Amino acid sequence: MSYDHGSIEKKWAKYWDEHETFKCDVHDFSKPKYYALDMFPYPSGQGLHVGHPEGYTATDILCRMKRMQGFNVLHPMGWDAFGLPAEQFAIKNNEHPEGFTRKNIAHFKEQIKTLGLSYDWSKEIATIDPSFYKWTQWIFLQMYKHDLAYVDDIPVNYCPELGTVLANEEVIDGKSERGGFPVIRMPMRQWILKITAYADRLEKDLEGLDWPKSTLEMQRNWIGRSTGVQIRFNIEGKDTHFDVFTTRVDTLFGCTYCCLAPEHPLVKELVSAEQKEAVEKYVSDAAKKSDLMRTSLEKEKTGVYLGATAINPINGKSIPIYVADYVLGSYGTGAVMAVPAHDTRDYAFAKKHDLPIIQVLEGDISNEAMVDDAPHMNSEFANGMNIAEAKAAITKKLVELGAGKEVVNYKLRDWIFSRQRYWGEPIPMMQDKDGKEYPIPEDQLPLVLPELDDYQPTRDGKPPLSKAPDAWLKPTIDGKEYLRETNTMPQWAGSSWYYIRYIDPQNDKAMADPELIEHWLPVDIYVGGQEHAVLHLLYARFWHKFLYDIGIVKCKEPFQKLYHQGMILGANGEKMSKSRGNVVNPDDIVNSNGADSLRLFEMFAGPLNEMKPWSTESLNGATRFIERAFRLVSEEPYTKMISDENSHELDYSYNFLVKKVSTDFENLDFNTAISQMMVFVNDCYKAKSLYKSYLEGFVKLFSCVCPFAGEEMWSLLGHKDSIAYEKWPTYDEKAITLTTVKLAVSVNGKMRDVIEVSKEATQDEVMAKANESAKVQSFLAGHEIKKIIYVPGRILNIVVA
RNA sequence: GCUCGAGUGGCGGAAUGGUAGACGCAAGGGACUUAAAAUCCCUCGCCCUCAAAAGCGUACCGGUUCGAGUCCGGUCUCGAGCACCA
Repeated sequence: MSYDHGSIEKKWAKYWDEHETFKCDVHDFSKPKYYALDMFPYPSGQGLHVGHPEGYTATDILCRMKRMQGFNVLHPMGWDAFGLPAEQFAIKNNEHPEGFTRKNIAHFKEQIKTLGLSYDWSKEIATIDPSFYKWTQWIFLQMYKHDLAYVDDIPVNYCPELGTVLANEEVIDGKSERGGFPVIRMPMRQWILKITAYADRLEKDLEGLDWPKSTLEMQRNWIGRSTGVQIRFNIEGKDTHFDVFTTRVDTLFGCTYCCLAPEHPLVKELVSAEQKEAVEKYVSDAAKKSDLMRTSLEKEKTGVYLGATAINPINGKSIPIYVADYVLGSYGTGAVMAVPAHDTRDYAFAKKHDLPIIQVLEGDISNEAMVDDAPHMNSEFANGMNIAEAKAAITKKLVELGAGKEVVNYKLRDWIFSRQRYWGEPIPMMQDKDGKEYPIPEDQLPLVLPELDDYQPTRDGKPPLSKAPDAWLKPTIDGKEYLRETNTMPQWAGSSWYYIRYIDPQNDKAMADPELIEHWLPVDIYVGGQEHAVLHLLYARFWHKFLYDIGIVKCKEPFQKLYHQGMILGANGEKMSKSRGNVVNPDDIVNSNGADSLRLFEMFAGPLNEMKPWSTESLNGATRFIERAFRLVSEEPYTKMISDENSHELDYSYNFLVKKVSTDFENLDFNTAISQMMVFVNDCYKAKSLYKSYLEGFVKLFSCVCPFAGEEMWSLLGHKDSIAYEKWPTYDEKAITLTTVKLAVSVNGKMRDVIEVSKEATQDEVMAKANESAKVQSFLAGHEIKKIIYVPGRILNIVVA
């Protein structure tokens, strides 16, 4: 009987569906819980690509193992379904985006269902369901009530092409992350979430997470914590001052001027009559500059003298004040002390504007700023000190003078949370006639998106919802008329808490039952692409911490263990794309080779977290292995060799297999686990008899990677029920502990021969045996033995003169 | 520029500081077959060989060690992220 993947896969997919094999009873606390989460997909019109099954298969393998190990496994799937493509489709076709989105979801689901993934579909959610986004809105209201949501008129990144505002995080090199359209700065009323209030905890709690190092690093860099000193500079001849922030307070004696950001409130106040015109022009030009222009002029350090001077508090020296757009209004205090000798930016600015440079650390500053550690000079009491000592001494002095204090600054900015779009969760707020903000009453949630005649934003950037019918737009509550908020939430909103909803998706009284939340969180393993290493994960952690503060969740972090699957590249090693013509469609592979082959190939191709090129030859190799394993239980002579008696010839191979696969799966080292399965199957082919219990154990391990073939093999071995909840195989440590070992013998570190000795052999015994080896002898002859290194079971190294 | 990660056969990749190249792909050979495919078995880093032995080999240079793909210092290349953050 040959292996027919088509009929076998259909048969078992149907079986699992009908038997609800993977339905998780979340109320069953009798078993330990295991919550495995995939980053839910955006259901695009293109359908699934071969990258999706990679991460999904990884978590699926873990889930299948955990079920057999007696865990109660929650393994859900859902849809991150708000998003721009559906909105653009709606605008183009003047059709509601929901229909388009639902169609895509149906297609995705159908595709995913062919892959043998053990999802509990009764937990399925979609962020666009009002029953889901009711709670997205509810969380927003709680944030508003805790002063974490506010409106402000701020210069934002407005993208005329998309007709919307983008978060800083969505702007890359002055262009929109999605579409790559130009972005300009312009003031607009926006809802903002105060994520900066959580900056310290978002940073600190990274410690202790089982996450990839690089992702932790990216989060840290994004939060950008830095400790330094805030120094007060008094203005000469005026009863006012400004503060600067510096991480290099040790260089304070080398400060030869100060710079304010163009946005700094003191600029207008301090500017002299002579400089007024030049400064005003500079400031208004800077305001118009988009981020793109600011960065494209990177090397050019422009600025204008303000016509005012400040006093350096450490030595009383008078220094000029400039306004310059290399100083950011949004970081620190929006003002810096400039030390040209030891800061590259200040150096460039000082050279250009002919400002004095005072060296305060020893070293060469003739061509560029000297930023390394060195003894200080020209720094009075700090002379001779290194950076750390000088920092401490100067900070102490500033504190005594009342002119400085240690502070912590973060790069992280507040989260611009509103979008001028239709296809997002309506922000559950409204204004009265005086423009005062009111949250909508919680009992009116969800605030459902109204149908519109057209989904285009207005020309001046007003959201599509401003065209909603009055019945929606102008509600009357308790006799008072309001105007609804017409901004919607960004796509990040739903994904910031969806993992909580999976636990209890039908609940209409709460996000989820509190008892269930406490039991099931945190998520045990979260797998998804590294493209979400910063934004999604940071936002979700922020919301989680807020929910922790208001008592909804009981753990401080949502995702204990995180893993990123690497990209599947085209066969030519380049990223898959239509234009390169190297796209592989998973449907085609499921048809030609079967889902098991696709799963096996993707797991075997290399380490999960690394990029791997597609290879049709390797895919065929995967299929060949499945058939080879299948043959053992389906074809003569192998089936005739299966016995209830153990001939012991596979004892080592089998027990080692179980041990290796168990630990490798746990570590997500699927490629090496699979190679060990191949070794076992090769050993089976060489064996004279096949112990049935070993074959069964193998099939259990194998079924995690190739569930369809695994189920079929299990039934061929005479079992009626699904393999999914069979007991995970155990191994006998004694069977893999050998009494004799093949010991490598080297002379002067070079391997010369291998001898077989008892594991506990003494050095003398081993040396005697080694001396019998002609090969070893030929390297020892005529040399004096100087030293012998013997590591039992590992190596014998003879050092000769 | 800064921060992380990675460089191993023809290819994808294995290797707690201890026999480099497991496993797979590709290639070659054999068995089976009228034949082919499929299957099963064998070979497969380079160099030199009929063969064996020796020699050379984990991007490059150096170091530590009895012993380095693995640890340390430096260089180069590639990938990812950040980017005037004071």
